[in-house]
Amino acid sequence: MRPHMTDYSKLLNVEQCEAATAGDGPLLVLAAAGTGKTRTLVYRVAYLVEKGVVPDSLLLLTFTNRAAREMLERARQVAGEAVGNLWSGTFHHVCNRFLRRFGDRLGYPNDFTILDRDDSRTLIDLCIKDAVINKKEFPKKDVIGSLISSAANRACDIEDALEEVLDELKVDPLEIVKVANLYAERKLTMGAMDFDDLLVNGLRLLTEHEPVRDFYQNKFRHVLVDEYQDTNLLQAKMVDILAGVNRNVMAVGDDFQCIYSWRGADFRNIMEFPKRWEGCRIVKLEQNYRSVPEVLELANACIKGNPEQFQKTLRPTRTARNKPRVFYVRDGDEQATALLGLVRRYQEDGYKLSDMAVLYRAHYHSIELQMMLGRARLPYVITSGISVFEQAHVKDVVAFLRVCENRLDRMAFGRLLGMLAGVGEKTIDALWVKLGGSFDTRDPEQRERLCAALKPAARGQWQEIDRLFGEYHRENLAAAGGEVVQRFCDVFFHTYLARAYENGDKREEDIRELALQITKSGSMTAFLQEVALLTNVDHEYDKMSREHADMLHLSTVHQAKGLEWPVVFVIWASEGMFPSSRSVGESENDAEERRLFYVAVTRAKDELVLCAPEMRRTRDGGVFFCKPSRFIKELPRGLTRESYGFRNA
DNA sequence: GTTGGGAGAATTTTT
DNA sequence: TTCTCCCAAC
Repeated sequence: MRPHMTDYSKLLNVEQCEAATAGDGPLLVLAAAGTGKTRTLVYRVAYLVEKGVVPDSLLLLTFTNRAAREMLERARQVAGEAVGNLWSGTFHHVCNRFLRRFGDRLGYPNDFTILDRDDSRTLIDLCIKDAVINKKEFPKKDVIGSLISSAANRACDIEDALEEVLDELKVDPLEIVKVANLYAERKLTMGAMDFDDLLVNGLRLLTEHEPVRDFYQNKFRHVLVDEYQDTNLLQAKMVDILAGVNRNVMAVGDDFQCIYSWRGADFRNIMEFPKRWEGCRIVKLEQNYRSVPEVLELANACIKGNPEQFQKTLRPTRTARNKPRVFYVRDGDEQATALLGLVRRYQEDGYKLSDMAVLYRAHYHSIELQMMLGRARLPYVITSGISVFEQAHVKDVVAFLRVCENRLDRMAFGRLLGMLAGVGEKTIDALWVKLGGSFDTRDPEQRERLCAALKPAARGQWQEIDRLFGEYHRENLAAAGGEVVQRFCDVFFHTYLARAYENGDKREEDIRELALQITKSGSMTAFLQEVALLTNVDHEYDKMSREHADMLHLSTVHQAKGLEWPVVFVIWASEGMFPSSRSVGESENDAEERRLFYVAVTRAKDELVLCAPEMRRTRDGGVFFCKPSRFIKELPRGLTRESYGFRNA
């Protein structure tokens, strides 16, 4: 008996309510941009919990940490603390959880390490050095890395992934296969997985091990997937299996917003979802609450260029206002000037800086703007390409912690020893072999041996670190949060930072942040097990600064997905920039760029400004001319207000 | 074997 | 402008 059931029909519109309160069975929610997708999902969770579904038997899959966190926070507000137990996170996170528990079935230790992009690149480089004879002619580690990755995400062999690019590369495919195999082998002996392995092995666990599959299939009464259009083959399969018994699967997405196909995402997954799930209900959310009609008209028009997608039309709920603006400007500098002028004007209209965002295709498109904003002393935040945890100095400290905890972690071992004077690749290799392929900081004998094997110059520094290993285990510093990080700085890292980097003290501040994060994680193992997956923790800082300070937001379109601002500027809407020149030519890519543009424009609530510079300078003083973006040219006349040069504005 | 200098190249998107 | 790679000197 429940005293008051929430009246969802008062909180949601008809379609949203239908989705949120649907009965059991497969359900596909096609939610166009700004139609309250998150809201619907959150209330779906609340509804299920209210109906008595145990939160622990709910699985909510997302693509970014930010989405997972936001969803959980909002669900908590609506349905109370009880939802805290619900399984929510990115596919990678959830696989991580599966594998921590059952990874031994696949021959992995439960404390396997996760290699982030940088780790895996380094390891691939080592493999190339060891397996390839003429390295000069061989593709670079990044190329090999993305080849291996795309094979994994498309669930095919390296050979198949190779076929498309082989004539360009002009290498013996067997050589590449050799490197790939060596890479896989090394990872296994190290007990390590890269990002793709998390997905691949997570899925293997479910397909190859019946008891594990049964366990999770029965555990999860409901599986909910956000941004379903961005699933790749592995992820779609995983969802199919996990929901295979209870058949309570809810996929929410918008094929117009599939922007990760370079990572293996295939919007056909969402198109074919109803075919794969017999009796699937489909709910379309088309009422847009975010944007003014003029923006929606532009959005609807621009996506028309893409065939073979679900037909959806954004229907406005807001009243008419201003048409989006297009500025044709000379170059990046004039664009920056124009933008600054417009920002000031919008401020006079009553918008705060934090109400505005500048979006662009690629990070480097924002350089001129950043310089200009700096000169004008206009405060801005930028969601940068690399996260706190990917920065070299942070990885250095984490390497120390990883060595403390995991005797098999060869990558961390190498990184830590590499900080010592006079120790490089070969020395590290030799030491690792000498130690027998593992280094246990609990073992005094092994520690002694390592000390003795070091050159005198390095030994002095190492002894300080070595002493800390002793303290670490004796005083159980693993349970003391960030304390050990502080000590590491004191005895070694402070000096190292000053020597190795120009801005040592700034970096040391980051380290203090890191210490806080460890404390917050609860335990050292918990922290280390997910550190590679923690990417958007700057989000917290981000949120804080957005609430307390008034700053203009700069972001790539990809990172802006799911967000909204009253005023949005899209810069470099010129051919070769947006769409990116790298993707011009193939229609698949063209379609993806168009979807990306659609995502960009649908972030705007009130005002949308598109900027198209007509020339681009290269560093060496050269000039490229570029036409306005096809995405602007394709628009029917009359949807925008056009200005040539900023002065005419 | 390591390190640092210098030349050269090259610039997407992310878990 | 910055990162990366190669080579020559310690």
